[in-house]
Amino acid sequence: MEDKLPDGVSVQLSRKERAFLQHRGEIISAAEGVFAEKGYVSTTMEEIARRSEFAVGTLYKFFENKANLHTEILHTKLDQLEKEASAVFESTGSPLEKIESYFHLRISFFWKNREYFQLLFQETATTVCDSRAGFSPDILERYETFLNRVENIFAQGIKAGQFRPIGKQILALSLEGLLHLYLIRLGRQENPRRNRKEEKQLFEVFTQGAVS
Amino acid sequence: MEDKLPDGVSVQLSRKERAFLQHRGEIISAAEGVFAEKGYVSTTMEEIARRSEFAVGTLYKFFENKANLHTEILHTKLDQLEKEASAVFESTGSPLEKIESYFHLRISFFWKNREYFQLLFQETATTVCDSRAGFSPDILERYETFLNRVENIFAQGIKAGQFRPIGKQILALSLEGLLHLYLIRLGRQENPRRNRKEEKQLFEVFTQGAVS
DNA sequence: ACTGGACATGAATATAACTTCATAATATGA
DNA sequence: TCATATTATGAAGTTATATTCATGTCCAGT
Repeated sequence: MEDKLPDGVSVQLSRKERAFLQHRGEIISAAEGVFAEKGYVSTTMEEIARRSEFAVGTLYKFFENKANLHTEILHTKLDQLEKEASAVFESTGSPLEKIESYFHLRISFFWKNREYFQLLFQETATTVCDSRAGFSPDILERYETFLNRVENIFAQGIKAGQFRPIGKQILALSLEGLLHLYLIRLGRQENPRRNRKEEKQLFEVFTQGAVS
Repeated sequence: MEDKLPDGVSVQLSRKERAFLQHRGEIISAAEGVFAEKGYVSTTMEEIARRSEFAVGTLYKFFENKANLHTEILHTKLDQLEKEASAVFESTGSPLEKIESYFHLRISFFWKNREYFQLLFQETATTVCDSRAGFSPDILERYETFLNRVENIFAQGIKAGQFRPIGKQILALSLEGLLHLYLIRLGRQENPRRNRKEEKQLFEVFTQGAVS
């Protein structure tokens, strides 16, 4: 039933395997929603079970435990973001152009994941809320690695004379700070609407500064 | 024993009253330390009791419950910050000068409260981690009010032609974003050292922009 | 010294929710 | 059709900790 390529990578999954992944995906979807609404601590496995229409015990057939399930979701989101960002970073174009594209990409990513974005922010913006659970040092690490790639674009830009010749960390941090707080604000609003003019102004402050 | 002014404000406290405030203060100090180290959820009343050298039950003579105690600490910190910031906002000086002073004030405030700063950030940077506890919509509100005062400085600066004539919210948000992430980074470092050059560069990016 | 009241104590209680596991339901293929 | 294997179930076990309260301690005023 299983079709494998010579190197062992399966291309054709059995019906059972597909069903397994399907179920797993449904649990993840349900969990995303609950986590986003209630935050990690207030989310109960029972609610995830209810919303995914599985029994509590079944969740543990797919995931070790609650923390694991949560981390899994974060990794999935980071996968998506990294994939999209890579396309930008590896495109042709000046460093400044890349940074601008990246800026808009991050905002687009927010709009695509509006309901769940707090999952990411809770992890990356502050240290974890529940250190007992001890989750996601690995997530933080991935996030750091991701930001290093942004720093490298800035480094290229500095070398090319496009960016102010100060530490690439400072530049990357500034951009990230701007983005971060902007998105957090959007996420808090009741009915946020995408506002391109606002985005453009924000990027202008970053590139040209606040002083006229 | 109690000396009161005509308007009812006591100026001379009884020994008992002083002892009460002393004890309360000791509990708050201990709690600050534990919350800062472990985060809200992982902090237990027992540990606060141990560190403050009171019994668990005694804590409840001073504070309704855990969430209350936590919020109390946040309010105290915000009081301090507001007081310091008011001095800057109400000083003579151009809006740009005020903003620069405010920028450094925020960083100084971080260094004075290094151990506890996450308490503030966990609340203001993301939505609360534990929505079941339902704590601190009031803290968020105070924070918003505080930021409005910064916005007003920017508004004055725009009118005076010192700042780029775009929304004051955008300007305030940019500055706050920069500060936020910078301080979060510092807080994560093992042995952070104050670096004035870095601070200056960061403010330069804000005022002059990243592009050369 | 005596006594009443205020304050402190910490073992016991109550609750909440993660995780397990014996059982049931379902699918498989001989 | 039936035996077997796989998967799903959810009630019960376990743990953790916020909160309470009956009891003890200390001090002020008589």
